[in-house]
Amino acid sequence: METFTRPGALYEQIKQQIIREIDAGRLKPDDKVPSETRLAKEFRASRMTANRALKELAEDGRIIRIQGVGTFVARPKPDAALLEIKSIAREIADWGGIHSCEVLVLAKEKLSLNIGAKMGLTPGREVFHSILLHKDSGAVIQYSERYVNPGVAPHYLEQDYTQITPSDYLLGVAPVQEAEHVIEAVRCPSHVQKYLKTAPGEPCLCLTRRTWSFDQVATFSTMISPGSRYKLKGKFNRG
Amino acid sequence: METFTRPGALYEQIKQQIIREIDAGRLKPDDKVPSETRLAKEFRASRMTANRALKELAEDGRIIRIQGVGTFVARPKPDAALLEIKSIAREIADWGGIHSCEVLVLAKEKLSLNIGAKMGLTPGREVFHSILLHKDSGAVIQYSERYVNPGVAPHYLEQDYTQITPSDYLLGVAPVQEAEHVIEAVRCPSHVQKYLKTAPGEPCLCLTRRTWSFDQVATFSTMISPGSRYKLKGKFNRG
DNA sequence: GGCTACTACTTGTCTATACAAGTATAGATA
DNA sequence: TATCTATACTTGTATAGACAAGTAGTAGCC
Repeated sequence: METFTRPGALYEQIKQQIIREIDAGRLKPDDKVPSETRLAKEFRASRMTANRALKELAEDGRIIRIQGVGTFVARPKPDAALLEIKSIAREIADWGGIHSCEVLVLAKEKLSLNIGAKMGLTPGREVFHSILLHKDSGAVIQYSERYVNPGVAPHYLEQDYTQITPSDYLLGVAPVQEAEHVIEAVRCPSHVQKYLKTAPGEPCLCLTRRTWSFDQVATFSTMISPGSRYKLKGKFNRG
Repeated sequence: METFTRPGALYEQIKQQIIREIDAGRLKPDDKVPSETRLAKEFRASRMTANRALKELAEDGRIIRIQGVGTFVARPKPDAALLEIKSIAREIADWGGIHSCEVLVLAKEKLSLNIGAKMGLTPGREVFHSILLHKDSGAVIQYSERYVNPGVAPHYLEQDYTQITPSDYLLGVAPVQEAEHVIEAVRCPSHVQKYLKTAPGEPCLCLTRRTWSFDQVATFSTMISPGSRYKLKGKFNRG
């Protein structure tokens, strides 16, 4: 997770320049990135500032640093995984959105509880909260709970989620820059069990997603579905 | 991903102490963590060193920092065992790269059973079969079983899968054109349970994958992992 | 009461410097 | 030729100090 980036920060400018060089192709994978000393001189910064820029880029996986040798542009990681996971996530998240699927809104409210911590917000700040049930042919197939940063989607609560899915709405108003998906198999939590009508301890798929927009946590959502399967088939787009 | 941490580093000692305090319960969620200045004094370090420790802990999500206010213990994630195993993600993406994982080959054989049906092969045709266990720090974290079309990878059985992952090998010899992933939460099957050492009925993540190559089913694989978390975080399409 | 100004404290950024530690290369040596 | 060595360059860690920026509380003022 990133701390706020003051846009004018010098180390940030250095980062941006290097990212630009990489994205523009002027710095190709395995190319050598200017050393800390060089960057410091170029930007009239101290070496520590250049160091911070490079260190953060390394954490982001854009470059690779080898002590005694230098800094090099990282080979683009095969993020097919990311795409696949995202697709699966989307499958799960949007399941039923397309197929005539009934949506029940259980909650739509403004909270000021301490969920803020999970979202990286100031504790005690207000947070939007919603709970939805997705039904398909009478059976509840998904329980989804969302916490939304009001700063990112001020009108989140005013939407009619029987018409548009929260994911769709949020994607429209808040350009997601970063996302984290956690997929896990869990025993159905008791507060969800009564809706899903599963047996106690029944395996459920739990997808937790956090998204960032403008360096803020935008949403924090949990989707729980009974252990049924989520299938994804498609062309393999690598490279 | 962390760079190597020189074990004796001072900022690392500060990190460890705070982690210990949190893990031991002496610092509870939302508790205030000593300020940079305080830590610096306590460890006879400079403020920058304390700063580095706190900044990295914040990146790891253990603490939350608020400018002008202070540093606070983050609320624990639902699953405290933050192993952050990425095996499934890695499987999907064939992040062949570096594994710290030990691999046990349980089976590597030629079968002629009727699994062919699932693969869309002529019944009775021969099929390669392998079972692997992935261990990490002593614990089995994944059971994976594969059926491979001999026509697509004739030398599948001759590989040393403690050296190269089946995914890596298969991708090298058989260009995958299409893939289907099914992800589901299941009760741990009994024949797998003895390896994973899970409780009976423990939720497990099950990933089933079929791949096609040259219009033939190339592989059919099942990967089962105890319900721990599979996390994937990354940027959205940023080039 | 309600407002402002001030203060104390916190984190965020930055500098200039220092030494440690890892690597590569050229040159000297055996 | 093969090996050691000095050197230059790199990143890693650490320091002491500085100012900026954000927050909370307090005191004083209207």
